[in-house]
Amino acid sequence: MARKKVVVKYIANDPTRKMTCKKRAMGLIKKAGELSVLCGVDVCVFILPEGESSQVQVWPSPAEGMRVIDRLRSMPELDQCKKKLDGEDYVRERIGKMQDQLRKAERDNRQREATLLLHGAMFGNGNLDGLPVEQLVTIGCKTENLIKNINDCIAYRSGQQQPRVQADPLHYAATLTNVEAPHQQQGWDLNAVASSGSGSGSGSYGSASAADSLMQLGNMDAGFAWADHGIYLPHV
Amino acid sequence: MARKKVVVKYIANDPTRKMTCKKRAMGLIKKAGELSVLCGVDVCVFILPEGESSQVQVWPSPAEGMRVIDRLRSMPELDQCKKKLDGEDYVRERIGKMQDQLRKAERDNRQREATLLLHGAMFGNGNLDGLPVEQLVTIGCKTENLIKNINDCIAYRSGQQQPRVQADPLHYAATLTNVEAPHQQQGWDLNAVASSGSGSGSGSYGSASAADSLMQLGNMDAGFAWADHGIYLPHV
DNA sequence: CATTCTATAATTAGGAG
DNA sequence: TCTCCTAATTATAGAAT
Repeated sequence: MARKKVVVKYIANDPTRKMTCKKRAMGLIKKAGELSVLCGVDVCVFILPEGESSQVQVWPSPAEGMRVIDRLRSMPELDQCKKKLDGEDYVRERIGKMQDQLRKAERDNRQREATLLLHGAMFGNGNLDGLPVEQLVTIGCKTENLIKNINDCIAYRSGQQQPRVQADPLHYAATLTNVEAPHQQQGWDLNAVASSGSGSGSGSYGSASAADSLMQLGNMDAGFAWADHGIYLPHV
Repeated sequence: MARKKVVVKYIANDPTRKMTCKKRAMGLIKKAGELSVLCGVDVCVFILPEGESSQVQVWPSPAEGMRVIDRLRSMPELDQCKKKLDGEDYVRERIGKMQDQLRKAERDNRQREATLLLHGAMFGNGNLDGLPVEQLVTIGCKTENLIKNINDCIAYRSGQQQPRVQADPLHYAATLTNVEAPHQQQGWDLNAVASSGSGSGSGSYGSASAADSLMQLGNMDAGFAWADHGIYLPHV
């Protein structure tokens, strides 16, 4: 866990493995001690190395280890609860969490991809040839939403000189600046939308590079506080 | 281990302790799994909470745990090696290391303290009243060394116009500057010695503040490369 | 090999929801 | 109480010694 991301896989190289084993065994035992003291629980760790002969480690001591085993054996619920108390439980939980994270990551990726595509279609060379149908659909969906929101915004701004809602002056100011900004050179300044949305204020968004704007689009959260009367760009 | 340095002591607060126990038990089990995979060793962890009834955790599984125990019991060297293989071993090792560190820290502190005292005596109000005898002795010792080295330096520079040794022109230049420097206002410019010694070149040491010079004295290593014909200020 | 050092990864305490 | 988040601490891989 240092200098390089850990990959949990048997270490083929012999001296490296031995070194790692020593370091990590010590770390594990230290952690076990901390857990037992901090939480007042009985903890016991057995480490039996590969060869039959090498250094076996038992913490806090073989005797204490046996005591723990006996206590465990004498517990009536052992057999009933085997499955629940098992490491299986932990493994299952961990798998579930990782699946959740995977789903979340996939969703995020889809969002970013779609935003990227949309941005490319609007600012880049706009080459949509050869894209899979789903992505075209996604772009179309995003674009429709965007147009709808732009229309809403225009309609609102044509009909009123003063804001309907005063609740959040800052956001309103951002909206004003956004629409009236003279810096816009080409198409819609998505960048301004993104930076207002993320609450980073009214920085020099007018002169931001395409790369900046992409980055900010990527970090954008769904649902701005000012979606009501601002430009709203939904994620999917 | 976050937001606050850990103090390994039973956590009295109930919800906190439970939370910590859960988190750390999970961490411990994860580490155990990593160790067993990375190094191909049998690892087994038992966690028996305080109350007789609460959730017992055995990793990788109670069955596997029993297998490990049996393997351990069947090992002939168990009884012979009990003491060696024990956690005691680990504890002893750890105590030894901490004692080493303590000794090292104490030595460092003594050095810093002595240097500080010397500096205070030379630049500060020079009030040595009420100091313990050992510290006076230390100062005296340091001062004698300093005087000796200064005398050597003067003797050498009186006898020669050109350096005897050309091996290290940079260091020699530092020495020259050091002795001839017109910036010195009061006493000996220890600061110049320290910065030359640490190899940081011939910066504006003449106008350095007392605080700077103290810092540099504190960081100074024993034994300069140019101790031969320069000013040498040993640590103790 | 065994230690020590150090940059970086991993763990986790405390707070928020 | 549980989960998620973040800042800060701790563990450790790799290199140097």
